[in-house]
Amino acid sequence: MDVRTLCLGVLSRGEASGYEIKKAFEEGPFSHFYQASFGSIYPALNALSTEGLVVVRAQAQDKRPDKKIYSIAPKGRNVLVTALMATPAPDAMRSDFLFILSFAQYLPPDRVDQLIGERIAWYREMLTRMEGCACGATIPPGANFVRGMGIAVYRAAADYLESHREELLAQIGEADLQVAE
Amino acid sequence: MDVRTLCLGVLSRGEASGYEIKKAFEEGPFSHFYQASFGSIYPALNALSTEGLVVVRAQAQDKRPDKKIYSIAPKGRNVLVTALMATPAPDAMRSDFLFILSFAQYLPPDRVDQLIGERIAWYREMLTRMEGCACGATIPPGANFVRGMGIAVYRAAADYLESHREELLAQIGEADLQVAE
DNA sequence: TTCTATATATATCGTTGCGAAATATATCAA
DNA sequence: TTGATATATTTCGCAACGATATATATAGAA
Repeated sequence: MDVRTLCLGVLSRGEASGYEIKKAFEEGPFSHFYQASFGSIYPALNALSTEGLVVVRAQAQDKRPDKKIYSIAPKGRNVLVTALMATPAPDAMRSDFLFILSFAQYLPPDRVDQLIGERIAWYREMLTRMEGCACGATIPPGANFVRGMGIAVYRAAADYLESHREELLAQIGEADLQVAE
Repeated sequence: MDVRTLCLGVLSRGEASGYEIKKAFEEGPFSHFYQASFGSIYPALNALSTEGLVVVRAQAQDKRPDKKIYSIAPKGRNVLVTALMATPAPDAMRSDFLFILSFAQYLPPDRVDQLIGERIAWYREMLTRMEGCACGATIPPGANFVRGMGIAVYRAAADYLESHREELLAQIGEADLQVAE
């Protein structure tokens, strides 16, 4: 799924500036399963605009760069739906956290404990934000489904970390003792 | 976490060729939270070799390109541990599946049902593979912890899809009726 | 039997996308 | 008043992906 399609998806929910599209991937409804950078969003919007898949409207602003507000064009909607019908690429996860933890035996137990603690706090914060949406009726059914899945997965992750934290710490503590012997 | 560090991590578990490192990210113990391509692994191994962080041993093979077997050098172990101590970058997930599903209202219900069905089957297959490892004692505690977390998360995802599939289908079916009116 | 797919094994290369900096200003807190 | 944070876009070097090329063996399908 390239950034062009991602932008069309965001714009299909309503007009937005490049900056606002970035926020949709940083904090908004897509944040837990996709991300995109300025360096890819702005060129993508330019290309989409050239191809007539979106239309731009420049909004002058006091002492700030003009805000360019993009809306999806009918042609853009067709292109989006075609892209949505294609076979999805396999999911890709990148977690420094899990990579680091898989080498826990090389790290000081305190550090491992700290990493897990911070991660649990992060998940709990995300869960509060995602649950406190209270917009059951207003968002489309698919978006609501996906949000629910995010919540279920984050909750499982946080629960796992909480219930296996001590076990891991005990195991690497033991190894430490063996080294000391 | 760059590919060089990723390679050092794999090699810290034992010597391997570039091809085998790729497999560790494709099917092996890192597959559910990291991936790397040939186009990044081979140049990374060359760089690591030049810097003396890994050592190469060429193994001649019958009618095949020489297999280059890499092992981590003591200097490489230090670099790895230093990298592991750095603050982890935030997790990044990329899921075409969830992106597509969040626009379920634009898709034929049959297609949505098919996508969910295939995804459940994929999760169940992964779970079978990950659970059927039966190597409780032989793998390091961190790796075992991370594997357990993967299982917990995949199980939660599969369960959510199974228990909310009908609900979503009913919701987009309703919308279809409204359009037909 | 022949064709196709898959597995082993590495190298290269065009293109995509990231991440950080540059630019400009307003607001809020320390 | 200094620094941080937010709005808003552009640009650019670099990292990494994904596909292709090369070479061969085996296993299964047609």
